[in-house]
Amino acid sequence: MLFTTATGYALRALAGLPEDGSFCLAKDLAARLGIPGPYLAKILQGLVQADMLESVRGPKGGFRLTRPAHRITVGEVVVALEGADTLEGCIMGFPTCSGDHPCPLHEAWGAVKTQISSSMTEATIRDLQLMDLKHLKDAKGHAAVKP
Amino acid sequence: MLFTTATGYALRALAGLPEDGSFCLAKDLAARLGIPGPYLAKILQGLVQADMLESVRGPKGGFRLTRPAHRITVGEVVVALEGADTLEGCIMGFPTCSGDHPCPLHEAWGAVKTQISSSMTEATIRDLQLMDLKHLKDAKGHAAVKP
DNA sequence: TAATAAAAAGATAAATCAGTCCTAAATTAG
DNA sequence: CTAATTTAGGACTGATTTATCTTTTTATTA
Repeated sequence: MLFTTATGYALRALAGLPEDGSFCLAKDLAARLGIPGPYLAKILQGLVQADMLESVRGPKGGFRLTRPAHRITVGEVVVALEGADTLEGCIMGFPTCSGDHPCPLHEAWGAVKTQISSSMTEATIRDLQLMDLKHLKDAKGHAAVKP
Repeated sequence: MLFTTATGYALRALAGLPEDGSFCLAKDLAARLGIPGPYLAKILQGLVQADMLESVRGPKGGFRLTRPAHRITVGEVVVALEGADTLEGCIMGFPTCSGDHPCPLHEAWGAVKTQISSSMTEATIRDLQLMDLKHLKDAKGHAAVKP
């Protein structure tokens, strides 16, 4: 994986929340996604501060999206959890590497950064929901063939 | 940087060793590269076990390449220090992501992996030497203009 | 109002990475 | 043979990431 596990958990959590305005408990979400509960709770707190989730405490409380899923980009989540310059710098860490004095991977890595960055700003949480829905549907279809 | 600092240090160290068959002391190399000495020594030990360096103990000892620099690829060094599957898996860590059920970044990330992998197996330590030589030459040229 | 349920917040482990330090082993020079 | 030099190997420290636990705060419900 290119990102940290916390970022991966955050993306899966956002994609796993309902879009009907109902609240979802951290521990239910964690159980459904197979993610450590207390750790996910911490990550959800961060997403609340980053204004992607809102939370309500007490009975009937939980978390929900502050915006429709197609208005939250993958890039926004990555920046919130890892900072804006995740992909900056020489791929091999050479201090002398620059546009004027490129390392042998400089050009390839530059193209990668451009490609990944634009993919991240284009892809939204909605796209992640659709992927998981498709996966579930296909899995069900296969099972239905069996009996 | 995409790789660990240890991998970056290893690449810089290999590129900084002479190719004339002479031995170089770990601490001299560390001083020249601006890398913490004891840490570099550890990394060099690993490169000996990976058969990219050979070492001799005692006075007049040190480290040298086991092969010409153009016979050691960047990919080989990365694999030795980080394992073969550094770039494996979904970029976002989605367990459901696969060729059949791709995440929105699957295709872009796949292209990236192919591109970076082939660049890494093509680029050699010799290319890194040339880059640094060019950098030094250019810097000297600029300084020469001054007085 | 009292009991309960849930997130917020902070302290505490465990694991990995980056870096240091010390002792042992090997080689050379005198 | 002895002393000096240098790598080998292991134990150790500190920072960050991952994960857990406990306490506090907020909200609901009876």
